[in-house]
Amino acid sequence: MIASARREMSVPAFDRLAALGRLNDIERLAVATSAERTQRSVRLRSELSREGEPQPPPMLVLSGWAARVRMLSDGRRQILGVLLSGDLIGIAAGPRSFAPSTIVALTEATLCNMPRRSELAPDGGLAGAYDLAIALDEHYLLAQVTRLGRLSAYERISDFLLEINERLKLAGLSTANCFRMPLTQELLGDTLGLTSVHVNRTLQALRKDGVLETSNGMIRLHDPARLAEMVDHREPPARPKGVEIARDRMVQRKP
Amino acid sequence: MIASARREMSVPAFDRLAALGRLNDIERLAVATSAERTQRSVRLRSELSREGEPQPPPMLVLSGWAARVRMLSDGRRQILGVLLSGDLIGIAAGPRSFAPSTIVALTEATLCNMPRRSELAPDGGLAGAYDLAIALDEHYLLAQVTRLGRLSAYERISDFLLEINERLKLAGLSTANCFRMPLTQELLGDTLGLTSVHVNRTLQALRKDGVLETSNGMIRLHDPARLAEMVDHREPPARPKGVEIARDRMVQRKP
DNA sequence: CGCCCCCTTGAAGTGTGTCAAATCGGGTGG
DNA sequence: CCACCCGATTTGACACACTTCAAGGGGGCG
Repeated sequence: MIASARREMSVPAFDRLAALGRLNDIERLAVATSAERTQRSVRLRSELSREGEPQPPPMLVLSGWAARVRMLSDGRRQILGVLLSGDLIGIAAGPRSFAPSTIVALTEATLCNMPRRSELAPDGGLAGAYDLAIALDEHYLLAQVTRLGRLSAYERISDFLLEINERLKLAGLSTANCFRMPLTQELLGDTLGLTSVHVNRTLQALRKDGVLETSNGMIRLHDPARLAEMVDHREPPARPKGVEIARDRMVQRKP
Repeated sequence: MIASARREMSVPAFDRLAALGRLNDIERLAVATSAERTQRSVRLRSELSREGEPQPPPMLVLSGWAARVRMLSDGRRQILGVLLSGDLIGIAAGPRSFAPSTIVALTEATLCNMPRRSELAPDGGLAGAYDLAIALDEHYLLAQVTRLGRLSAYERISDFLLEINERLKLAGLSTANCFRMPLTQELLGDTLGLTSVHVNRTLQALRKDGVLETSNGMIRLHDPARLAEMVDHREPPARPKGVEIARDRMVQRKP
């Protein structure tokens, strides 16, 4: 059991969870065994929750991408936000509420159940991780509003990719600012309020400007710090404790 | 004391708070006395919290309008969301976090402090009200993302005004779909990702189409149900308990 | 091989932004 | 009571970022 817990704790989702709060051994074990028991994989495009229906129990994304999405009656689609390895789903609201948005898997993904916030020891590391996860969620939602309201297409894509890079880094899924990007250009457009055609042309501009590089589903950002400066990108103010560690790792790998 | 509590409970903000959860007498009294002690009014444009600085204690808006706002370095401004009478500020995150956004008063406003969520009886009506307030907050933030990402200017303004009408109705501040709208056209533009010039022209179109009517700071929506249908507006799925009551009131007034 | 999905490209259209100036309306002081 | 001022609203002419429509190309996979 301990061995399996250790093994589980090495997957990206657990790395990120551990980065959000100092879990003690009991919590680690509880999460790992719960994950083991309830872990399941879901297919591309399957729905993890549906807007307006009762909120499913809290979940943790172990791998893959998912998205909170809203459809309009005439077929327009808006992706409200993306969910990556280590992201928690449905932890903010109380138990009796309805799911605020439909969530669909953008890739094949694996998930597991998590305890409700009310079931946690109030001062434990896991409760702290939940709190931080909620704060991050809000931060990224506000970032999304700002992107859509006030940034140009060029800035929106830049800012979004900076965010993805920064979030994946926390899970150890982006190294040297290079990461897998499974979103099609159409999905990117639905996320950023653009058409796929314009996403395409803007990506070309970004490549020409030396901002990024793409090759079969991977993206490399050439100079995230400079780009962040250019588009006025903001990192979350509440730094999870693991960020510095992640940076150290980066330094060791590319000195 | 009881008398003062009763008096306090008749203000719009308390109406709305009571609509979110069934407060018992002890809670009513606690809120009322806390409000009495900590109530203060703030001037136009004063900041209630500042992005990145430590989160101030939870607050309740007693009257007036405020906005969560983000400024870009080149002067662009995005209003992330507006706060109305009865809205709670800073109740979602844990105690130790940073304010996720700057909040400024859009009018003169009055506020009071509220207990932290962790200080409440877990199963009390007030805790339920907090949960509902958090859920509503998220709902309206998601609505904002959808507006900015996928709606035209005409639809954005319509959808936003439907939202304001629906929220003010909960506080009893909109009757017969007529309410005070203190936002200038420039502020409206900053909320909806538009310029004030285009807001102006779009409002003219809405007036010409018979959608709404404006007169010295008031707005009247002529047929909210039809308009909601037109722009695919969604009401929050988690209906607070007071909504039906509010509707009954409306019916009694305009049979 | 052929299908399907995704990416790419071109040409033309339009919703919204920009710039600039005029008008309105409420407050304030002479 | 008028003169002035200031912020907000309104209007016009023009520019452009992004969309629309349509077609072609490439790669994986049954």
